[in-house]
Amino acid sequence: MATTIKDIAKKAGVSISTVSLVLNRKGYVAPETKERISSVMKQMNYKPLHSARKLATQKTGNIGYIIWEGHFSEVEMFYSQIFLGMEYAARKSDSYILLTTVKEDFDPKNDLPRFLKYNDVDGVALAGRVSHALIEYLDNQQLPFVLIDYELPGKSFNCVKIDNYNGAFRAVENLVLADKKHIAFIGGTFFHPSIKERYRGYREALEKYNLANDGYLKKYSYCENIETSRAIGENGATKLLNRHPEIDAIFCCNDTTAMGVITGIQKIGKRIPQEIAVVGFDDIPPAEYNIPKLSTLRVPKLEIGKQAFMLLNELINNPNMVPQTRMISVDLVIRESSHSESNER
Amino acid sequence: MATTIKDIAKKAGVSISTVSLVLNRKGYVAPETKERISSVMKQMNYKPLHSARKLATQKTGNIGYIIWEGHFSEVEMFYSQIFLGMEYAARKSDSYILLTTVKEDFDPKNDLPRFLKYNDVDGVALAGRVSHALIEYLDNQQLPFVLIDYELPGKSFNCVKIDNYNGAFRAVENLVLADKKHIAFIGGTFFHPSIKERYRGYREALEKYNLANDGYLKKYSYCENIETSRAIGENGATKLLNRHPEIDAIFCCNDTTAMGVITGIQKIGKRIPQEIAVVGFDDIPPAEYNIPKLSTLRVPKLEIGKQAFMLLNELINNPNMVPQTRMISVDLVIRESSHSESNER
DNA sequence: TTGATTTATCGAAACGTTTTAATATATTTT
DNA sequence: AAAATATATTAAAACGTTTCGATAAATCAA
Repeated sequence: MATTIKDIAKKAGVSISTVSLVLNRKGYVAPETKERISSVMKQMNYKPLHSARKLATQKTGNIGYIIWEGHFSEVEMFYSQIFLGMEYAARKSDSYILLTTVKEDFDPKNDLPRFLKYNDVDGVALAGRVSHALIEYLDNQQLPFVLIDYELPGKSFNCVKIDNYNGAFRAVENLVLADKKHIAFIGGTFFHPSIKERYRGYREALEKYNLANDGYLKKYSYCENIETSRAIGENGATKLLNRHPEIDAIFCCNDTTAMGVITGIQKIGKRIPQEIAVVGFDDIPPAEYNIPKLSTLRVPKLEIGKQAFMLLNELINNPNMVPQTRMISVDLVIRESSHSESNER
Repeated sequence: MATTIKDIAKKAGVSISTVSLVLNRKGYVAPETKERISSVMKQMNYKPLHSARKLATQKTGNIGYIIWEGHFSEVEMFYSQIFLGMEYAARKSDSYILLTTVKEDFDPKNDLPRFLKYNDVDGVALAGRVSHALIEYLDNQQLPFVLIDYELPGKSFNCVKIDNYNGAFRAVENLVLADKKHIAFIGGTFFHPSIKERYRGYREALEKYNLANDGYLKKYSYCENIETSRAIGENGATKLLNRHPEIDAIFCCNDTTAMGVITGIQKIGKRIPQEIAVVGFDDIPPAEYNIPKLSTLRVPKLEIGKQAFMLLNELINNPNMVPQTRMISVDLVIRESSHSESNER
């Protein structure tokens, strides 16, 4: 059997309570006894038993990470990286992240993740687009939660957001400054607020340079109202370029779409970036290995995970906290798919 | 406060012990009382508190999933998919998978995952190539563990293996039957036993058709003694094809390498698959989106995760079990990168 | 009928912590 | 010097389960 708090108490010649006090850095305990107890603990390699501690404190020490099934099992390493960022942060506070996926048509009655059913988490992080029914459920249960890269219009929840607007704005401005005249947008469902914001950045950058006149936006935007994918990119590029051969740049709602766009352009036979520049968003790992290498906006995924963890922890310790939004900024990284010669930023 | 076993006992007019018995399907309890207790539990929406249960049973209900940092944070969705398979399986038995990464130069003294340090898991799964120091540590601690897609020569541990040999054999045989005469192998470090086995499958398939005479293997094999990557593939293809332009097929140790190989071939300007066929191994998601689509061996990752979970569970319940190896077979899936016209299998 | 076995239920101890309230001593304030 | 406060330690209760052994009733075997 492993050594318990009793063993420590006996060996150090004090009561259990005193040991517990030094363990939790609480109350008064004389420096010398504290020292003695600490050394005994180290010597006997004592580790408090979590389940006992949890039973006594009524906390679980776990936090849940919920992600839509499609996000985790598909090509994207995006949300997995955010998870990893949370895991790194969790190490420091000795808590665990329990990851689970939910289906798109989530029903709280039947599909409740087991850590919610059994109250095995102190709080949850919801990554990306996730069922509103689930958010509502958590809100009703008064369980602390944060949204990552998602939000609900009209509602103010705790969330960690990507600075989609400014990122998009900067990317498109950069294309304009590189003398591109007909800049298209290809994307997926606006149901995801991030994509909406990226589109807004696109539009307002064009407006700043008085490019977005009359039918410009309508002509050069292609969005399918479904989850983003390579297919959308390829379709979009094909249709848009056939209809409007003057297009000389495409800003995509994310890297996955952008890689599809590149495929589409290659099939048509135009050169990237000389004839058409392509810029994505997210900087998922494949972006760097794509041919040509994809210019994109680097989203610091590990940092997002860390911020989400910290915010959630604050919330757990202070449930009545006024809802916060943490905005994470992004970097434009220019690779081969835009700006052949100059490497300006 | 949530309802406890006490509340149930009181409402059902029985003792705590009896409730516990029906909860755990143990001992004798009259059908009618069992029925009554069950209905009260349902009615009051009773969920046993895990921490209390764990304290009493001295089990954690958790299992750890350890993976080398590079495997998780890189492009590959391979080991994350296996993780997902374990998570699916874990749902049924209400246990949790705690994922953590370890560094390559793992030192048990300093880098011990916290769930090992605090005994928060009943067992662990080690995915892919992982520090031998860690395996040794677990073995010494007598903590149940399984190796996934890895093994130690000479030692017999519980493991879930991919049928690398037969997969490779079949793939290469298929190339031979498609009339390819000069079939190369490109791979990474043989330190990973899977790669070694894949090479063996390659070699023996050639031997079966009497192709692997004199210097054939030496001439047409390219392996760098480092972790596999696109770079290895590209380098290998470039060097091999410059030296031996007669090469008409390349079998790669995995998809990542294969995608690099394709890049290399494209830069040289040969056509795939007409002039050179390429086959990978693993069927990671990008394989399907690659251009051309990559022929490969489909490894059922979710199934591997499930098998690992089940094996580990058996081991936990019966620690003295004789070490088992579960072999998971693979399917050859032909896409565009080999066999242009016929779709034979 | 008696004794043995099976069926059914329960009381109480155990699991390893935290925390509250009590006690005792030392120090400061009046 | 008494009262108030700060410092130091502890006993005991509490957290919600499981499980062991006891007890009692019902069934079976002789």
